[in-house]
Amino acid sequence: MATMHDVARLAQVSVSTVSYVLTGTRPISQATRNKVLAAMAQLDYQPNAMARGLASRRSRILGLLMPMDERGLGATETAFVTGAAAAASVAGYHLVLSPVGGGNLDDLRRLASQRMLDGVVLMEVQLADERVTVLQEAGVPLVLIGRTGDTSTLSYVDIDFDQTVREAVAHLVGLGHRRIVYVNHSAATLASGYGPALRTRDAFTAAMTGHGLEPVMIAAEDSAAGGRAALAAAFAQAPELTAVLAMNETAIFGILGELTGRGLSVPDDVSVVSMVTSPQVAELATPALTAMTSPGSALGRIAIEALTRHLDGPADHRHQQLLPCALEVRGSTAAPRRTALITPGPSSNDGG
Amino acid sequence: MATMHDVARLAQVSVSTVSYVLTGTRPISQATRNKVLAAMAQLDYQPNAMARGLASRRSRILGLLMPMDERGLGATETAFVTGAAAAASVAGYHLVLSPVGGGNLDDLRRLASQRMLDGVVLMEVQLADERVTVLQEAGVPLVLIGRTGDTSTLSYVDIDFDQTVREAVAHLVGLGHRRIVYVNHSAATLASGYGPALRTRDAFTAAMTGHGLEPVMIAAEDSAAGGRAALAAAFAQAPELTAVLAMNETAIFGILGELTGRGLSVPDDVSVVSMVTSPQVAELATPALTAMTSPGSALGRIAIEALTRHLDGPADHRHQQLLPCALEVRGSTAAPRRTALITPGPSSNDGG
DNA sequence: CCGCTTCGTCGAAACGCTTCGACGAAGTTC
DNA sequence: GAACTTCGTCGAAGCGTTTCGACGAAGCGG
Repeated sequence: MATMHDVARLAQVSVSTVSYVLTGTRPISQATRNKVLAAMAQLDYQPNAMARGLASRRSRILGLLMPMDERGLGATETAFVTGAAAAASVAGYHLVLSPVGGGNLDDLRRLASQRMLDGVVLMEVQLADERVTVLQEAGVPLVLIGRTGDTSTLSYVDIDFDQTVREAVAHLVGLGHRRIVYVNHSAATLASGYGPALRTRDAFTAAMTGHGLEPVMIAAEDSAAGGRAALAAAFAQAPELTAVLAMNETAIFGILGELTGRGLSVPDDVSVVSMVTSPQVAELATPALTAMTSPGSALGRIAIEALTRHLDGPADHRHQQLLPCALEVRGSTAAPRRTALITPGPSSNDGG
Repeated sequence: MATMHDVARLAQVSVSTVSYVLTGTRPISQATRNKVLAAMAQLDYQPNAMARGLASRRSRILGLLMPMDERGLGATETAFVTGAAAAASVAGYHLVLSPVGGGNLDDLRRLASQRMLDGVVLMEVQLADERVTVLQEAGVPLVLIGRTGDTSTLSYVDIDFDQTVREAVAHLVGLGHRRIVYVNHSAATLASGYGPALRTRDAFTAAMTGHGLEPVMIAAEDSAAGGRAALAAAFAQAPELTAVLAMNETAIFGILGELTGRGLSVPDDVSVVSMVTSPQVAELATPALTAMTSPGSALGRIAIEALTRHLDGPADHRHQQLLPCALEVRGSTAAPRRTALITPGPSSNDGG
């Protein structure tokens, strides 16, 4: 393995000159540059990452910290990762995926203190997330995918849940639906302070109320069985429901199965909208799901771009951005079969 | 950030003594060790990863090289990753996920030559995979998940496709099925030399022939639409089919949808078995899929363990292991409704 | 044409660790 | 008890870069 010394000797220049050619830190004449470049090519020289990292105090490695619990990554999270990896590569960084969950803060502290990571993107952020504190204390530059409760000092990229829910509800209401049930993540997830679950809950309440409709929300475990149970609960609470809105890529298949099992057809009897869903997953269902398509890879890409800009440029502070999900109408939504039969919700604010 | 010098000064020992306490390379008396440990704790000392890497010429970073094309990771690949990450963490290594596809061999060569990776696990291996050559030339220790054509010099962990297919076919034949169609990956994937697709094709042919049955294989694109098309093609080639075997987590949902669309019920009219599938995905379908459950995270774990053993221990050569998929019977398989009506295949070797 | 920048290059000192050789002190062997 | 080991520790030499200060050689204003 050739080193800088070898290159310098072959090109008949000093080691530092080779370094300047490589990094562009100081001007080098074209003639010298060419000699050095030729020597590098001839020796098939690659700079040693560790030495470079030690001397420059920058590893050019970025961390993507993700929970990776039991079930692994859904299509949406996967899209974050691929987007982030691509953007990191473009910016000349490597991307380390670290399965640092919420539990092992000590592992995280160790990782952060080892100076191996120039910066970090944090996924699946809770409203109160200790990992943020740990990383800030360790002085590691940080961008969130998601948001904590107080975002005043942080950079983040997140989905615009408010607008996403509003659009989804508007789509259904526009088709004539009045009894719409929202299937959220599990009660435990809500209780743990998981932002998306809480924000969509509030947004749904606001959107429905805005249309003069009663918001009904059901919490569902992230599984097909959870979806089935949730649908049963939904019918118990709102027997005349004609539409289901869900943000639970896994549960939604249980919902569809249970619907079929009850002899109800989608979308004729019940319309279904899946929020924050990838097209690939939406197409898996029969009929294909009308969905609010998550900005997936864009989120990862933007997070990395914000991070690298902060690291490379000097003072680029606080990138805060919300990305909407795009409504993609497929086969799972239609006008309700029997609009006339629907009893209006308790708040009938028609005619003022 | 405290350095080793700080620790040494505080503990009143030399720097090398601190290093020996840390690495255990040489014996250190209990008394000295305690002094050093106390100093470390007091200063909240963490060794600098770059300096350590430079001096020891080992980064303690492992690479997991995966294609990460358009569609991202399925549940099965995700399981590889989580298994690998966990095992790496246990062995005291970090795991870098690199989206180095088949195309950019130069990127791979650069990555390998930077001496940033102590070793590498290669996923989605083709029968003839240039990445293997590149890594071997760069002298990077290597373990495959999957197999190349010639495995004589390589370490690998792979699924035992032969046994998996044999078991799946046996399950269906045991239920009384005679006309079984195998839905494989796409023709392009087969042509590219993707091991699993080729091996299952051959194993299916062997298994069916062994039962005196005619093997019918259809290639399907990895999408719901591909599954639909494949089922149509299957019925065209074998109108009396009573069972579908598939190794295509995405297409299988299209197959189920198309079956329903044709008014055929699963499993009464057609049984469906999904091979190399995670339980989570199998449960998403209605009815839940009888599947050959992929050893998922075990594959990733074993690959990393083999790699770290090779790196840490001196001469532990060539770990080669095949893991079977386990049959898990769910709701998508049953005895065929009308066994009697089935025309026997061309080779009716009953009664010999 | 004298003093001043700017340009292009060099040598050497870090960066924070591992590892090698050395060396007293203590323990073993015959 | 002389000759060896082994144990525990130290000092110093790297590991392969980056980066800082220095220094001739040009270029330039007055």
